[in-house]
Amino acid sequence: MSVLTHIAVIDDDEAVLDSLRLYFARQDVETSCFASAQDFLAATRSGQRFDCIVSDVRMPGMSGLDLVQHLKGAGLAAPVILITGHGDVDMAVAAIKVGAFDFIEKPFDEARLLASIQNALNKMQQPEIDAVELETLQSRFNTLSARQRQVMELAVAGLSNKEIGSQLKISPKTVENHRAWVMERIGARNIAELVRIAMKIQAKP
Amino acid sequence: MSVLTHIAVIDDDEAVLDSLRLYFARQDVETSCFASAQDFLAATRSGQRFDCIVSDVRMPGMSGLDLVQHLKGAGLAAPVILITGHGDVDMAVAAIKVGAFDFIEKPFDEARLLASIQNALNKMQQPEIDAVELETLQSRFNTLSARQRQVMELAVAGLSNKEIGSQLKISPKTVENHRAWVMERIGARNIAELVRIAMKIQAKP
DNA sequence: CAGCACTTGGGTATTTTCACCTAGGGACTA
DNA sequence: TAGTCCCTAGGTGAAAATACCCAAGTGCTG
Repeated sequence: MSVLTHIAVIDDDEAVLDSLRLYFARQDVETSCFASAQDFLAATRSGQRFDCIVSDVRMPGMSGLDLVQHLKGAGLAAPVILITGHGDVDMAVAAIKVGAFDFIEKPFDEARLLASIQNALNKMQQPEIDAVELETLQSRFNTLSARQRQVMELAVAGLSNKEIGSQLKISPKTVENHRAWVMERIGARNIAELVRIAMKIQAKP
Repeated sequence: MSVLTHIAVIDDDEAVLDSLRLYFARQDVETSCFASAQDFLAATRSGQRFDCIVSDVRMPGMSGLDLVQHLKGAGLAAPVILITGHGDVDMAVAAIKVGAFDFIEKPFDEARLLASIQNALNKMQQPEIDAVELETLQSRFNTLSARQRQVMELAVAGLSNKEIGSQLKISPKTVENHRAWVMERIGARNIAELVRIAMKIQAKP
């Protein structure tokens, strides 16, 4: 891990915050501390991004569980590691189900937490590349006109130009032209690529 | 719930098994009991299917956690609800991560278990249709010969018959023949369908 | 109004795919 | 040994896609 890694730590207990801040500093990890989930969210709203989020579960206001749900809802993919003082199995189950990356009981070994973070960062590295690629594809798709999208949809469904033409009540020749435009704009070199791209795009939202 | 619902209960403790058997019988739920994960797997191998699996975590031989991993690996989608005697948070986290549907601590309310089962069945109803379809596709794919799979892979990647031929060092004509076999066996009517099927198959494992 | 993008349609030629068919050689099995 | 399955490859003819070209009408915008 390096100073390039930026972690958010959220806990209403000042002592825990200080302790983790010190520990992470020694590990060469950049850390931002927040006393509440709301404070943290305010920071993200002003554009700050974190590679990983470490949060207490039980806090006044928004709980760690609420935070995970909120982040997932907002589409923020940063992994969240929850820490709890009580050995609460039901809470752990609920946390993992809503998408928390890990759930660690207090008192915990700091190395255990670091290992979990490391693990989270490794797992998240791959999908991040996909996410960037998907945004590119999405933006390309958005440049298509309505007609071009219709043609693309039907082409991806496996219809021939003739079939598409009769469905849209235009000549197969026109379909051919639209199709060529679609392929060029999307950046697909053949139908197989177009289908894969279409599936990726429609899978996310 | 009705007698149409068929649940597997796995526990090495005969008393627990009897208790749950009785309880489920009163709830009009068909139940099959197994003293070990191995016994259960033997039953599935001979074709038995269950709507939901309730299993103890700590058992001699294969643990409940191992069972979940094994089932996921085998592509069996039936929800697994794990029960444990010890309030083990780490175990719960691991279980949910590998795909267990729920993780319940003993001693537990039997109604709580039933609610979880109900929940699992509801959640699984929709994907089950997809799962069945996917199993069909998977089995069809398995009937393909090695050569046919190679051709299918390359075709799905968007290569033309000529390109595939030069890659596999066979004539384009032979590729054409293989391709026709693949399409027929998989049940795809055009390349777009084939690509979607291929993506579905390789997405799961 | 002139320019631009989009839609529509056609032409022409080449390439590719699809749907049939035949056919030999190799490996495995009842 | 005969049957079956697979891989190989060729032929024919129809259908479709691809790659270029062209042009006319529409609608929006600087």
